[in-house]
Amino acid sequence: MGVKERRAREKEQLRQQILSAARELFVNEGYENVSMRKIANKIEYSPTTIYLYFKDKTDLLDSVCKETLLSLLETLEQLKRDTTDPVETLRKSGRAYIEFGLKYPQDYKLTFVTRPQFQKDLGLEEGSVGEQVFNYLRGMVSECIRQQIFREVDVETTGQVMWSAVHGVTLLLIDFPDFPWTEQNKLIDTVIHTTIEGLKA
Amino acid sequence: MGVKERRAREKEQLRQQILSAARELFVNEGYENVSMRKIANKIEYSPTTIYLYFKDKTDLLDSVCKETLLSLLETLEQLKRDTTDPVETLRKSGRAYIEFGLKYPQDYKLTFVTRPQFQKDLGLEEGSVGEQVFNYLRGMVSECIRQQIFREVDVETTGQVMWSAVHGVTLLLIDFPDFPWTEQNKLIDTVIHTTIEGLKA
DNA sequence: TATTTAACTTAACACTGTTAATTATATCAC
DNA sequence: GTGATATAATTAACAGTGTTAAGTTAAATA
Repeated sequence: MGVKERRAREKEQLRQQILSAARELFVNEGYENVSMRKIANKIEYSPTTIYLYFKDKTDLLDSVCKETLLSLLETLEQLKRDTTDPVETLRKSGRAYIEFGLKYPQDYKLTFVTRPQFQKDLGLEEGSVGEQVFNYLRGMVSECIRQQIFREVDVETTGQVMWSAVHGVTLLLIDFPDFPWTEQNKLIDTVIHTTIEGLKA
Repeated sequence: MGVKERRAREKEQLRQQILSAARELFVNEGYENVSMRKIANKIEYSPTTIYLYFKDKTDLLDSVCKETLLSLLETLEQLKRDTTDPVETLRKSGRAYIEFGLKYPQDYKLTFVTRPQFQKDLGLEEGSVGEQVFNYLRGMVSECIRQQIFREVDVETTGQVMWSAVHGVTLLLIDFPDFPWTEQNKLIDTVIHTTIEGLKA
């Protein structure tokens, strides 16, 4: 009876094994420099086995990114539970978002820059985890507007402005590590502070 | 006598031919999806000829990006000549920067996202055109601070905050074209306005 | 134990960036 | 004009790529 369940479990296990091997390689060597054969070698299976679990290389990328976003979402939602003041929550969320990007730069780029390139039609499609992350942001911004802390620009625009700022600084710090940036924490704080102040005025 | 000059001219001509073929293909099909053979086909030379003019594929990418940045710089400097009020200049420059990115999305990504990935050590190295673009931004910001329009955060940080905002919104609009953005012009204006207001306060 | 089914592998295709060796071509000296 | 020389461009090859179709092995069922 339970044999089918065991087989399903084993299958899921190998799927996870492939996924984490792929993540590690993508992150360390860059998506483009990782071949299916390399992943296969790492898990000690033949390259074609991967195709029994993932449609192709971009499907593998998609799955890795989905995991990344879930992890980001978890971080953010934990944070929301721990803070009450909406502006403070927004500030901390911005920080957490940027720090997430800097902690896992390759994952971040994979998810927010590389992935849309390889999946041109849809980036934040309905029901996706990416959409959930943005919904989270919208919720916070909406609370700031409701409490009349932010001036009355519509929720959508306000959220998108916030996202632009944190996305921008995250990518710049990742992509140009040798640029003579201001002290990193100061830059991050100023970006967040400036944007929030600008939304109040 | 003039034969050497003519030969040099012819060489330069073919170099340019390769460059613009590469640009067109990179932009239309994406750097990764363009092979040296494809470029060679387009200009009706053998693939290896390209290697007589460019060290390798990333060198070709570098050269394409340099051209792009030069063109952006030109746009911006023209703009500075036409405007006097520093805040107005900054606002217009932000707009011009974003519009440049949206007009040539692939060029923009190639230059500000792809290129640093393939040239990890240096992105905005000294004397590069990229540095010149940031110097331009610094100049404008510095003027705003001098005239005491902006609060006294240091020039570097202020400039970097500005850059983060425009870079962020540009990339989001490019990478997630199907996301339900606010009307594009409104979003762009709000990003710029919010950042400038935030820097004043 | 024989048969069916699922998991996995081997072999192959058409492609990639790049190098070394080779050929064609245009310039120069005579 | 002819032969030597330098330069430009090409051919052939290497080791690698993502992916597919066909073949093999191993496990579960009857």
